[in-house]
Amino acid sequence: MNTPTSPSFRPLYDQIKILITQSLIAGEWRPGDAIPSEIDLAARFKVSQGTVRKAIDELAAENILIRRQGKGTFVASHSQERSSTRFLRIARDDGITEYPSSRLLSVTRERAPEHTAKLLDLRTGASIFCIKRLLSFEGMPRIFDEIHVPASTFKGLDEAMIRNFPGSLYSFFETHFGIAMIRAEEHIKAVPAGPAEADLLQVAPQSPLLRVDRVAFTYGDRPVEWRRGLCHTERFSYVTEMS
Amino acid sequence: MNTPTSPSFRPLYDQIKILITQSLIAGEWRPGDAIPSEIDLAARFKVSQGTVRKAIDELAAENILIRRQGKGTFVASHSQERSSTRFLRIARDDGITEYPSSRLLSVTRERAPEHTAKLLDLRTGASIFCIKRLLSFEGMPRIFDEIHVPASTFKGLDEAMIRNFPGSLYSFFETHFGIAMIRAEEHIKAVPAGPAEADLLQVAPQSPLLRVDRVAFTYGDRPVEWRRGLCHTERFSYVTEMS
DNA sequence: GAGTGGTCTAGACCACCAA
DNA sequence: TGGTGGTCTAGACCACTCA
Repeated sequence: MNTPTSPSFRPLYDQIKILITQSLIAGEWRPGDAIPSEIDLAARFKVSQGTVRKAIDELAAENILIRRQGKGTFVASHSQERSSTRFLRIARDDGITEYPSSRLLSVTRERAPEHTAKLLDLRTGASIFCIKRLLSFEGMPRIFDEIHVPASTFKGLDEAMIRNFPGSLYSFFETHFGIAMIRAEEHIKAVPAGPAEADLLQVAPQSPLLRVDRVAFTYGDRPVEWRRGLCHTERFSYVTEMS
Repeated sequence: MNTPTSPSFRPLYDQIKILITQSLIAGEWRPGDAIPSEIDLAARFKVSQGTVRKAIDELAAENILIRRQGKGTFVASHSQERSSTRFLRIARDDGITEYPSSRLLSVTRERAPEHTAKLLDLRTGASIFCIKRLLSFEGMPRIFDEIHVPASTFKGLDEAMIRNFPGSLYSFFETHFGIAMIRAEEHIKAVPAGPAEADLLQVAPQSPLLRVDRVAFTYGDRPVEWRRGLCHTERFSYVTEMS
């Protein structure tokens, strides 16, 4: 009954990848944790070390795991210094690296409109949180973000929790909810500033802004965040690489 | 005399990668060609097949080589259907895939100003070609490109050659000059349309446009193209992914 | 059926880290 | 010194392509 298009063959290392991912979904190992050694995993899954190795290699290439020679293999985390800026692609034109400061504007509970629900794989009208904030570089307001997440996934989220948290938002999501963002898709346009944005970003109305729409995914490619960022790109650029 | 920071260790597969890259630079295998089989390369470099395999795996991950089971390993080419759109990140919002048509505006020979020279690793005042063109989707003009390449690398380039070439510009560079683009860095801003762009892209002056600056690299990370694209993003977006 | 890349294994040894 | 990941090898076998 094999259709010609059915895969009908699944390498062992691929099945190991799935098993490891399932452990990540289940929370057996949390962001920042070390996972068992290759030898231990090989024994657990009854395969050779080389096969575990290949599975981990691919997960490391996807930035889901991080290998450290001599120490072990770790679950990638946005709390680590090295990857706290992994999803922030706005950088100063002069090349100086600077981490922005965040001013939280509001946290509200809303019903997902059709568009948002579709992107987050929810029913229209499902409960979501909407977080609005303003990111500034050296006192220059540059990014106005509207961030939407399912209330069911982020039960109990409130403004004070975010305000009291020292790190980035994704680090906050990991620490308080065990949700790690591992991948995101962005769609970018140039748009004129509306009155509200113009005021927040201190530009004239109708000024060109970069509009960055993002859907972010956690383990198992589950969408858990939809955000729209409006960015004033004077002296700043969105930086990306392709190959 | 090893300093503590010097690498002082270079894996074999890494050296094999370099050797393969040198053959690509030398033009021993051109884009679209098959390279020798893993077994042949192992014999040539006097290492095991597994080591060659790891080297090729990494080059394939960088989109420099393409593996095809049962057929062989090939030098990646922009002439192939599958990768002709690899560096074009502007897509229709409705999801329909459409390849733009190109209208060549001009090809001129110029002297590189300091900024351009620096990006292309040339001396200020070095001879370069400047190609201007307009890309349209379904008759809608959307991207105005100004493309700069070193005249020394693209000897003899002229307008008629481009005009008569059926494929993409990068495919043209490969076919006529043996230069394959393998990587690019882009810096994106939102800017107001100037009078000339507004006219070409059929928008009102001062309308927001996406400005996409790109430096593209060939084998050995040598920069060989600097371009600026101005894009009218009505019904279109710049699409990217991160992990 | 011959040739290619793809998978899986087993084992030896190396580089790095921490105690 | 022991444990971790990293490299390299050799060999068996599988999946895919094409003549």
